[in-house]
Amino acid sequence: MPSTDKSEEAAVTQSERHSSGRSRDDRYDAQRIEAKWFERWQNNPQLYAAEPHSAKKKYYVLEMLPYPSGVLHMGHVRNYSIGDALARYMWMNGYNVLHPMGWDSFGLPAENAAIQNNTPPRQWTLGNIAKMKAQMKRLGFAYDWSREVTTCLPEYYRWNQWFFLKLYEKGLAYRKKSKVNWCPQCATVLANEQVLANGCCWRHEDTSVEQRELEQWFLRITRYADELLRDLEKLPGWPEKVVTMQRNWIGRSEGALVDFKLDYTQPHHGFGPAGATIKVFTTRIDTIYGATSIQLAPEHPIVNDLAAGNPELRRKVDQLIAEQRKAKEKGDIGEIEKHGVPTGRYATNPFNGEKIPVWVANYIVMDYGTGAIMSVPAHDDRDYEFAKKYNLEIRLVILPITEGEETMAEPVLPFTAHDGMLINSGPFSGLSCEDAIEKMTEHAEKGGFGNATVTYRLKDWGISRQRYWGTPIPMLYCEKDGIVAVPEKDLPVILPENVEITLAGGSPLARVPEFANATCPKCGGPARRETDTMDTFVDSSWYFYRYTDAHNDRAPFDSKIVQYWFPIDQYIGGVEHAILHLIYSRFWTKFMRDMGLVSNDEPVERLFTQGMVIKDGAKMSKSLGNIVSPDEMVVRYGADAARLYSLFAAPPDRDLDWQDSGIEGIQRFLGRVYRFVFRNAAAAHVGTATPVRAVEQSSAARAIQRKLHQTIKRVTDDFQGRWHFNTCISAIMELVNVLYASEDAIAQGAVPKALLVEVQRDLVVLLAPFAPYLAHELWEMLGQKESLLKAPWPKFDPELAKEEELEIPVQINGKLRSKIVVPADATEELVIERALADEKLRAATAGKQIAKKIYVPSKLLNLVVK
RNA sequence: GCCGGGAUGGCGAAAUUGGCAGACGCAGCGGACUUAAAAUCCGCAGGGGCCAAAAGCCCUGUGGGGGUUCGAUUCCCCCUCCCGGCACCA
Repeated sequence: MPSTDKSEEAAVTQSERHSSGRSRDDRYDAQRIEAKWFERWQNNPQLYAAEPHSAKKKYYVLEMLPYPSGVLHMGHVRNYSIGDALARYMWMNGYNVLHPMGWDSFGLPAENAAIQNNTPPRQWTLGNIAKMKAQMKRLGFAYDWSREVTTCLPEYYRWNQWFFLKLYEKGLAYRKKSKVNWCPQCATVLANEQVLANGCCWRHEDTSVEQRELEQWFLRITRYADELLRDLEKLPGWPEKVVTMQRNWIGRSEGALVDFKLDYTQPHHGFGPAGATIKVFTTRIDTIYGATSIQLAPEHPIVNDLAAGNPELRRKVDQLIAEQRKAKEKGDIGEIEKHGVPTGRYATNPFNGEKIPVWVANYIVMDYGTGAIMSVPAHDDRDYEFAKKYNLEIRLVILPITEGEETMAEPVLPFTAHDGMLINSGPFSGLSCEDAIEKMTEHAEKGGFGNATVTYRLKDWGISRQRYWGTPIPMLYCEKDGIVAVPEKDLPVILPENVEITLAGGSPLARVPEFANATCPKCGGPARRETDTMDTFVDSSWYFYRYTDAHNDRAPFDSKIVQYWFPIDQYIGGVEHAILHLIYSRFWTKFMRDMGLVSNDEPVERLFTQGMVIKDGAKMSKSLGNIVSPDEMVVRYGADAARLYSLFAAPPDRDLDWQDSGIEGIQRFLGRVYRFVFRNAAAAHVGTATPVRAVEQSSAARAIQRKLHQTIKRVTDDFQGRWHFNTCISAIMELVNVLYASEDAIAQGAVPKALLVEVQRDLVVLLAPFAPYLAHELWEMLGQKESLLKAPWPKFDPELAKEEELEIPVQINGKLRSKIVVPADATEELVIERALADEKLRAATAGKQIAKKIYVPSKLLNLVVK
């Protein structure tokens, strides 16, 4: 928030600079105007309230809610300026607009702040919210604050707990052991973001982070994997990029599971599970006759068994595990050099009974498929590379289909294409790959050693966090009854305050006996409370439903109200949320639909992802010292200028390179608008209220009228479609330039008052979505009594936008040679006639033959000469 | 490696359907106003050449190379670089 004293200081210095005799009011003083309207808007909390029941069409525009770090940055300003412009545009078009804001207010930074400043997380968070809310209000964003949602308050998070119980009832929440990052020095779990590139702890740079197994709660998002994938097709209003990212994230792949039996021979190699089954996942069962080894992930359970009695193998496998972990931490698991170890054991290919060696390899990962593959060097890049290195057999079983040739050429290995024909594959030889996949899967199913399956990259969502500042998971552990859910009537499980937050020893809540010790609701005996809290992505998965019915204390929301407002018509936010937040939200919606709470399949109709705000070619950051503070911009140039510039400097979907001199130009433009209306507003008070529909006579009046309607069209079209607000604002600038060029004519009375009134009023309305403070000031200056917020958007009239004369460029052989001026309704014949009469063109075509005349109506004439 | 997005003056950018490349703004230059400066208003402005200068004219120009077309920033093929996402995905 710009502290009041700061703003006043700036206002004073500005007044002093300009106090040179001019009348005070013809100077655009953003601070004075914005202070005045800020005051009025504060005193009217109902101003931006959505109507609960309305005959109007609804429009739900939403910007992603911020984490309350304590200060808005330019990325926020850009995000909210886009949303606010749209909300205001929709209001002026007569819609019942829902435009809410809230706070994603659980999360780790509050705990860090608690440790650093000895401030309780709640106090720190609520203080930050107050600061940021004040900043938003100062920027003039039109939010319905009566619906504000703060996720860290019990009236919100109790519904997280309620949903969790419902998920648990439906078997969609479950507990299982899972790996977490553990720092032995801190004695706590670390988020992935807290593990450094070298695999060490962010606080102890010489301490390697370990992987530990912990019992964690998971949500079964994978049950919806297919629908989440399929319904991406129902989202034409989403950026292609985001849809693709989600598709890849879900990562569906069809294939088959095939069982290879581990054999009994060579028992001296350990006490491994002779006769055990190795399940492999393959998308190319058609290549199975070419399998010459089995490759297991180093962390595969069978490998553990095989290595149990074999210290040498154990040592080598551990090394493979270390290599994988290192590569994973560096983020380039694909770059790791392939290594492997033979186990000395064999497994049987169920298709041909062949015994093939079983290896452990570092290029197989445990968390995809089954963690085991059949290696087919002839038809897979990675298997080929591995086989070459370790001299394993490479057996060709697919030949490329070459049309019209008798003999088939041996392909260059590895041959991985699908359009081939099987050879050396027993009864399946001669089939195409496609047919073979079907027949061989069938064969495996009949034989009981395999089946068709679908694998996803998407994993179930682990929501347990060993942290304090989050929603308590409403579960109990009773010695007698085991895992017991907290009964609904006992919700919310309140997050206790005055908890000592340190980095030592796992979940802070576990050290609060009043919290951790509870009574079992089943047997009345002692029970231990779950002391982990929920991932904050749970909070943001459904918050936008809560806005529609924010004060409901009997349910998360009323389904009827949600049905009126959903789906969200337009959601706007950073592309960094393209995967997690947006996929979790979609999952949550589908779960709520299956519960019968909502009737929409998808939460968001249209999604818009804005670009980043950068400076000097780099993302703004403290370490680079290139941060631009919104507060400072507001004090120096005003909220309108800051907002308008954030829309003007680049199309909203692209990155925006912030330039201080650019915002100065915007401030100058706002000044030009202000001064024009200041000088010409008087006319408005005696002007007519009816729009000018007749074509004006004087050329100055015509020019103004024409430009006005062209501008209305450009701005309106952009709101309807591609949202290039930068060009909308350019268009308004051009209109203002025309008005300035007409000032002599206006002074001479060549522009009728009615038009002068209309052009000013429309100009102010066109500007209102982008620069609301100035627009309101000028609206009042024009003597308008009704609210600008819901003033009708001007109508474009093509008749009035029409040019009378056109300048037609004339090309000869595609090169511009001259321009001719013709009446706007000129026929092709007339244009050609004029062109042939043009001196330059006559000179250029002299002595040559015109072979072809290409006329693009109103656009261009091209003469092809020889 | 795969999938997206991008590359246009000194800078941010525009050209919405294959039709005048550079709208609008910044920075720059010139002029008006002023004792002066600021502010404001008006004008010039891709690069190069012919020219003393101006007007005018010519050539050239949208990352590079090729193609389609009367005509390409826009469509097709190949390549380079930058940004984002995913990644031994079996």
